[in-house]
Amino acid sequence: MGRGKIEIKRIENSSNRNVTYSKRRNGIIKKAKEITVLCDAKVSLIINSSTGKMVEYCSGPQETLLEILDRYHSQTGKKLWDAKHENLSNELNRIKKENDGMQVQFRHLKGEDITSLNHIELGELEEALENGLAGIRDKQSELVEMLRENDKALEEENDRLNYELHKQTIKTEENLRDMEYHQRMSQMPFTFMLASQSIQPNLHDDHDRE
Amino acid sequence: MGRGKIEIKRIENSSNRNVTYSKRRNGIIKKAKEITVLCDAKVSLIINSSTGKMVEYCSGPQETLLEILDRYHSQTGKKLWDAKHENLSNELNRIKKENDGMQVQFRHLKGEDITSLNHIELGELEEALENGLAGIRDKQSELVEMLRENDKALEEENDRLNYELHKQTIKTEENLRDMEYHQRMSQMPFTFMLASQSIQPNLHDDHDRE
DNA sequence: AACTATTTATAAGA
DNA sequence: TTCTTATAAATAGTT
Repeated sequence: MGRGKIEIKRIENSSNRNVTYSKRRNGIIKKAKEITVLCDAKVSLIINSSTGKMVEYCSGPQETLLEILDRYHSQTGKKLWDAKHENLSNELNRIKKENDGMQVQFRHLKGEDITSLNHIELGELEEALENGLAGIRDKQSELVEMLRENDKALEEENDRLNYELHKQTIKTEENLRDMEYHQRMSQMPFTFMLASQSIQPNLHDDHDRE
Repeated sequence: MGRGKIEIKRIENSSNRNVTYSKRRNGIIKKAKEITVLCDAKVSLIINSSTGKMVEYCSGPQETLLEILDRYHSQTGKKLWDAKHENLSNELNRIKKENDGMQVQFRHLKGEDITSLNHIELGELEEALENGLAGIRDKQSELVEMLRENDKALEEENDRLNYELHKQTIKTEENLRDMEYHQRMSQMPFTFMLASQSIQPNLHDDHDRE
């Protein structure tokens, strides 16, 4: 459709090729839009030029491409999202199951939903709980023991401190007494000081002499 | 491009719409193929009709679609299936965390790894375990009660059966005795039979007479 | 599904 | 690239 008929084969002249690419690319996109509107179709169209530039047309808003690819996936069975995806998916399912199982066990340990259990299972459950409880109680007695020891240590420390305090108090009182004494001394008249100074030595001297 | 010009808007007549869809769909695919050959382009084209049927054109072999989508992803930054990938990944992490949390709680309930717990947490755990144990034991006593009742019923039934059996045995013995008696009778000579018939009544008669 | 009058797309040229 | 235009191709309406 143009000035001359062309064969459908690679256009070797790169300039011509690019021109034709642009024109035809626009043409296809136009037609994609038209079929979208005219016929209620969903279209996803992605075109990469040989130089790597990309254009895209997608009927509807952005999610539509995902939607279309989803449908592509489900209808063709071809996996676009590769092994990695599938692995993730499988892993997720596995873990979800594990989770559910644990939740059931969990409820059992809490004593819920145990109607369905038989006698043996109940016994096992009881044992598990008793073990757990024993562990907890061991741990608690351990804690209590620790607290008690701590208590004891604190008490001893307390006693020691009280004793020290007492000693300090006594010393302080003595010091106070001494200070008062010296203060009183310093306020005495000189002669009285001399006299009082001679009194006590005399007591000893008396003994030695007598 | 046809007998008459048409407006680009939804074709209301569904039969016409389908015809036009088919024609234009083929046209677009043809053009997609042409641009692929003429211009070395990579094209991914997916079309869904309003009725949900899907057709696909992809230049090159199957991987090409992936390749094109890869390029789409890297060029637009829009995540297509990577969005899904990320969602899955997030979901997986969330569930893994939930799982780990449960496993820890689980071990705690079993009395393992409780070194890190403080006094309050230990108390809560103990309570939970006690509740669980209480539930289990309720359930077990219920079971025991049921068994006991069953036992009692069986015992009663047993007694009844024994009694019945006893009665049956006695009856059978009586029957046997009767049978033997009659048999013996039938084998006796007639005169002895008469004689023996007169013996016993005589014993009573004797008393009466004496 | 074929036909065909027209419209549309586009190849080549500018 | 864009515009022009002759012509090829696509297709709307008809059979």
